[in-house]
Amino acid sequence: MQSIRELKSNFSGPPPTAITGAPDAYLQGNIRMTLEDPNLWRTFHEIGTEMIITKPGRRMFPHCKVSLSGLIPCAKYILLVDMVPEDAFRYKWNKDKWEVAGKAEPQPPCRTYVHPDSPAPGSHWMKQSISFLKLKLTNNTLDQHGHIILHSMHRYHPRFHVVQADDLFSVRWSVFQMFTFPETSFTAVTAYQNTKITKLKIDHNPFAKGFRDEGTNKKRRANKHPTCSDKREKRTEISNNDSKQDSSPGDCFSYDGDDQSKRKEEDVKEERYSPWGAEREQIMRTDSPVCVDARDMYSNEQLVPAPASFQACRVQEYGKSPSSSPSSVSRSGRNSFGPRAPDVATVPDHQSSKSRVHEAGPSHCAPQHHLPGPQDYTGVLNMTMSQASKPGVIGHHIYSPYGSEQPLGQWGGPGPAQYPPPPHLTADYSSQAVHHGYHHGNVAEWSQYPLFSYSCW
DNA sequence: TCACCTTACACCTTTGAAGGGG
DNA sequence: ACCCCTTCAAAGGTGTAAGGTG
Repeated sequence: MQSIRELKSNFSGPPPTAITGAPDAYLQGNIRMTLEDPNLWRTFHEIGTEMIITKPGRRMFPHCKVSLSGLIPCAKYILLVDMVPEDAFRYKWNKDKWEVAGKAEPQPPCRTYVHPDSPAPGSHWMKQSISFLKLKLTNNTLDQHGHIILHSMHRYHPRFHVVQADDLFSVRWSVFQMFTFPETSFTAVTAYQNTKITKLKIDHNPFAKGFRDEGTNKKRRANKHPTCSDKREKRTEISNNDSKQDSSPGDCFSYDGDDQSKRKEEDVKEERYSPWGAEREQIMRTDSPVCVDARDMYSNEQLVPAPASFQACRVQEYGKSPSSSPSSVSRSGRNSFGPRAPDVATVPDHQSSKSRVHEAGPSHCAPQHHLPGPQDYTGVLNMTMSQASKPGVIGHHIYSPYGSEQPLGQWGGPGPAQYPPPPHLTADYSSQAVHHGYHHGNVAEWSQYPLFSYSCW
């Protein structure tokens, strides 16, 4: 078994500087997205964020919260989140670090969470921070609630999409831009592996207040099941050690408590504990202001089908060889959102580059869209009418009212054989390239490709 | 035996309805 | 009728512990 750290050292990806500009916010064209609670995210990221996934669905903590600027105030936008695998590996927690435990399992059905306010004018999105609090993660591949389906012991990171569209159905003809934040990556688990993460969650999550040391639960904890199984004892032992190390009466900090938060962060840093240590160092360097170019590194505009101007090379993004370090690879993967000027499409003129073939309703002040060619987003958002009318989660595998010409099976994930990857892309993520800018001649053809094709390899 | 998953549980926050007062 | 505030109960989000599964 090769540890992450070891694997990292073997990876010969782009220099760290390529991603050190990862900021809490970055610009993409005119649109700027900022991650809220970046310190909290970093605190978790330093240790190795874990997110519980359950059958009924579990919220994320920290939850995804961003703020936007640079939108056209009167134009309507839809905000979406999906989860992207960090790499093609499965992990296991061994004592105090994550280790690669084999190849990743086949991706579950693609799911995308649509912010409940969608669609809303740019002014709405910009007036306050946007919370994806109600986004839920599940490991139930048969989930009917529309939660985002993930595999346990796999690493993911959320990817945010800003789509200018009047309604969920016109999304497919719209320009969308996507944003990722390195510090939001996490490992999906069914039970916490790292006791430090557990402690952080308890300390920060108001719903877990009952488990805080100074809480009223002391009695309950003391009374309940004084003896544990050996396995539990093992964990408890570690937990106790943790408590000795970084717990003090007052060490528990409030969710918003900045000072205490910082104090905690420093404690964590000192321990140099994170299994993603190398990443952490890179991330932490982003505290300093970065230039716009650096900000652009993680963002990426998508225009589907892509205009000729956008021929992004995504080799770095997901073309991970199994011999590469998972976590460093993931870094390199992010680089794909990276500083390659030619790789980041120019933000099109909102006035001229968009058009809606089917207007579901007149827009009061949105610019008229002029389409150079058909932009079919059947492959972007596939949903049922009920889901569309009730923003929440889009199941890519669900039949699209606009995709009647396409079989449902398209979301099952065309194999590489069916849609051979472009020469410069690995087979694993062949379709990624598709939605990243490969031009297709007609709507029907396009609709066969998923937007969030990571899950369709 | 082990690693991982599922479930029930107690504790807690959040949410929204109901009621009262101005 | 409307608005604001307080109260309260229900709903639902937490991690824990124990048992289940392969």
